[in-house]
Amino acid sequence: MVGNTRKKTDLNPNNSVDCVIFGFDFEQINVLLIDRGQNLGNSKNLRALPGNLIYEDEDLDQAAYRVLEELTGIKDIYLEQVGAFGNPNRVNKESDREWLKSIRDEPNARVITAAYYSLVKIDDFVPKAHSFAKKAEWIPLTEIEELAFDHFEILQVAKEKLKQKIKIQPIGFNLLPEKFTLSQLHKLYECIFEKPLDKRNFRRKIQKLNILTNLKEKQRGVPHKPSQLYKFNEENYQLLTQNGYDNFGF
Amino acid sequence: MVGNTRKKTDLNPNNSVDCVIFGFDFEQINVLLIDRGQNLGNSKNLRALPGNLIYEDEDLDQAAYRVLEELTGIKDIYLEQVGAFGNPNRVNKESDREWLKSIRDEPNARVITAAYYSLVKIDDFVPKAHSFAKKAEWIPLTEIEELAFDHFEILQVAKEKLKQKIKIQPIGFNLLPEKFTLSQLHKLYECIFEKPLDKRNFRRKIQKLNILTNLKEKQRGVPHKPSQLYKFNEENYQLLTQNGYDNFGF
DNA sequence: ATGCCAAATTGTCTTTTAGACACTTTCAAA
DNA sequence: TTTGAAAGTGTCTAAAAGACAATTTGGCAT
Repeated sequence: MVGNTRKKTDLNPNNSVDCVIFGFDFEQINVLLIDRGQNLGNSKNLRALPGNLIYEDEDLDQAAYRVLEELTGIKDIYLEQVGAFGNPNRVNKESDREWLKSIRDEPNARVITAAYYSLVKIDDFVPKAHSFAKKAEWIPLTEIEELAFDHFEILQVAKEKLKQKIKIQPIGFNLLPEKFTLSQLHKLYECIFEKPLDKRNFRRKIQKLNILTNLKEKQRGVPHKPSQLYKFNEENYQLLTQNGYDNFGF
Repeated sequence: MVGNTRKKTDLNPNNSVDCVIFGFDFEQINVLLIDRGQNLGNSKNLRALPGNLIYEDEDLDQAAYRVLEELTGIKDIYLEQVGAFGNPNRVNKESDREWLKSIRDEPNARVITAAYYSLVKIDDFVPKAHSFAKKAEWIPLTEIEELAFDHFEILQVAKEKLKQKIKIQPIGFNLLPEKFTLSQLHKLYECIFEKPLDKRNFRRKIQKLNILTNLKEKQRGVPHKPSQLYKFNEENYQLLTQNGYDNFGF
């Protein structure tokens, strides 16, 4: 059964996926959030993570890829599970219930969600709101203080998983364009670890890993000394990890 | 609503928890598995992880604690989520289906499971089979080659999570008795990392952390030089981690 | 009492890694 | 041509990791 032939009644009313989509704009980490456009009563209009119910016959991972693509158009990206979130009250905030009633066949069902996080190149993607999302926007991580459902909690756990993961696997390249500068990479690591890293020590360590290819190309049009451009060297990375190396942390 | 007042019809037929319970016998890591006692047809009698459906109004974490206690009697232990497993075919092996029919009201329901792992002191606990488990036994990790459902896959992921986690947090003490020797701790780390660790370097590192208290007591009755006994020093560990220290790996 | 076995215990040297630290270079724009 | 702004670069020190072997101490057999 493929996407187009599925009907709303093929949805599993009790299980969903939610996606924490991180993007990097060379200044800070952003998260893609949807705005549900509520103007109801006195409840706050909280933003939410993109997510939706899964189909009855659908694998969780596949559901995450599908929902992500349906809500944002993004596909073929790095996706990793955060975990399952199943507090029986996680969908019981009054402001969330009103909204659920407007979009779900069984708005009162208990929903257990599997959360995923993904890392995308922010320039590859201009968020467009689809289906029940009234808006889809990149919001700086530092400005997010409250979200719908238990999405704020999910976000915190996702951040933590990202921090851990990037110490083991250089997944950060997923947040950067094909060609990037060492300064951009440096800034990215500082944002993820939420602490400053010495420029020279950072460069020394990352270059020693030998997983960057210097493209011998210079940045153009910047009002200062132009930077060398690099790309991620997938082959050298494979060689490195084949031997069990996993110290990419800072 | 508490456990005793719940009825079988309060179960959520689509969501379960499964527990990977690791135990250490000073020689190797063992996993607690149940035997479903099948003698049906020509299908194999595969062992399974202890697990069961959750209640409709029950938190996932609480469900894991409950199921673990119901099936094994173990409580108040370290428990950590592995993740959600939701392949739509995960309960479709023929040998599993027969068994499900005998214990579930809705044996054909798709079941998404949240897996947890836990670490227990093997001596504190003699497995007893409860409810649908015909046997409950400690099986050496190295001897496990196939399990019911997708439990083998869950086990692999749990092992990996354990390896990662113990690099960040000294959770290994949960697998040892109150009083233990450095050799026992050494052997435990070797089992978890599945590689030999130099004895002197291991001792140097673990002692430097200052999270062990030497009990000034000697092992008795061993036919060789008796070892000092140590216990885990919770307070010093707290002091250490308060300052962000997280390098417990080897 | 003596000797033996088995595991516990201990330290040094070398190599690698982490961390602190400041000046020069290069381009664009004024 | 001057200036501003970020790029790029090296050394020294301290800490950690890794390799490596002899001695000690109890129980047990003789």
